[in-house]
Amino acid sequence: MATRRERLREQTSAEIKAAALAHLREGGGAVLSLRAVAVSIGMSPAGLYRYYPSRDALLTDLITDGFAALAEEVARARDAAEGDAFVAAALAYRRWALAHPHEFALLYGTPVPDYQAPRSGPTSHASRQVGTAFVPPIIDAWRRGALKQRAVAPPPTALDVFASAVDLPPDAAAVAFAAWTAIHGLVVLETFGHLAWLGEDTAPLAEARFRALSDDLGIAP
Amino acid sequence: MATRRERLREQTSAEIKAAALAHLREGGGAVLSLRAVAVSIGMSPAGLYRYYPSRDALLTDLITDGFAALAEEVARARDAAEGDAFVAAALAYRRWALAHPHEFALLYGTPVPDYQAPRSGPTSHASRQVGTAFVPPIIDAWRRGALKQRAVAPPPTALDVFASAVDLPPDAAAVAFAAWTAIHGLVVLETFGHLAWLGEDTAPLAEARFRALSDDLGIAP
DNA sequence: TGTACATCAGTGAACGCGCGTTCACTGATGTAC
DNA sequence: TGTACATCAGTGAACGCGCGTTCACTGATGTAC
Repeated sequence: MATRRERLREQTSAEIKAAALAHLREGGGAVLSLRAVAVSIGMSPAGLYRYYPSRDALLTDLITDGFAALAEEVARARDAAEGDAFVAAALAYRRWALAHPHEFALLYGTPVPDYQAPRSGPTSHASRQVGTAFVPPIIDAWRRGALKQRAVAPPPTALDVFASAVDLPPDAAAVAFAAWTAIHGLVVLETFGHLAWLGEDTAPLAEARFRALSDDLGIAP
Repeated sequence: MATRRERLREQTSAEIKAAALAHLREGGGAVLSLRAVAVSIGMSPAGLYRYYPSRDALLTDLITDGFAALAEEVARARDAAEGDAFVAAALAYRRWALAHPHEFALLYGTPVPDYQAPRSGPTSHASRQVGTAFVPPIIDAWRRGALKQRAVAPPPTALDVFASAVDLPPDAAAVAFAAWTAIHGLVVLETFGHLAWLGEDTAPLAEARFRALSDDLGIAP
């Protein structure tokens, strides 16, 4: 059973993370400031070092959590979908990004300078969960034999890596890769404001695009 | 005819921009430091203010130039292409991004905090040139009647904006939008290191993807 | 149950750093007569 | 051609700021006997 000290520690730890997230959301500074986080929870900057050995460690934690939250959101929407689960997943991805632009930027924006994510650490694992969340509807389509056959030469070696990572037959992996990068392209442009000139409401445009994508790739049920 | 003073000014101006670019490329800091740029050309930090009223102004200049350089590179590859001009353009886009990751990040990465690009200024104009560079091959395909007909509902209002901006009939605009966002998605993921786990050489994967995209959309000649 | 000691969360002050920007100035370049 | 004045590139010092991290410390919590 947890001692009083352990309970308090956990509580403070959670409070720090929450405050860090809040700071990120307001986007006050380019990147996260340890001092600002400390002050916002009424702690001295030095105190944080009892919880994180460095700023990078806190960032790593936030990134891992961010990927996990995004992946979960996508998976939830996918499973709750009535119609095309793939489109539902894509829309959830977009929705999360637009709702949490600063977190999204932390995950997929300009790599944080001097911060080098551990190549095989928890962040990279969490990151793959996001891509994987789109896979089940593609597997379904593949089982139905609905996936569009590619005219283009079969996947090169890199795709084999992808195929085995997401546990898909290579031709379905090509579709998954195409789908994932296409969705991300639209969403990242929109989230970072590069589609602002298209007008206020780009939601219908995004939805039409996702549906077309699902259709083109032969995923749609 | 330019006075000596004017010539010198132009020269210094160019030197500043070159130094700023060099700093960006090395990616020493998160964002550009005026002081570092000044020092690197042997000028005092205050001196820069004879050339740019603020750091943001310098950034705006760099961003504009970056978009222009990228658009030019894409257009050049497209026009020089022997086979599929669209694929050549996409490959050029990718090549430029990987060759200039920090500039690419400035253009398409996390929006610079506190820096708000003038909505209708030169940056936004330059930015559209990039998207537009992909359009000609799509127009060709449309003229040939080769573009794949979409099963999905015709484009919503936002797409009309896009169509008139790139001067395309709406159904061709849908294709152009799809193509541009799909290319960007792959390239931005790759440039920012999110595809590193797929292995060293992702070039064949990218090329296969671009070819498949050209095929799927009915752009390929 | 009480006491002595160990652990550890959190403090407060300080470190050295780089940042964008300002200001009064010097001295070279250009211009009007 | 020479002189008096205006323009303006660039300097050097200073401003106030926020940053991540360190260090010796205080005092509460936990543990062993």
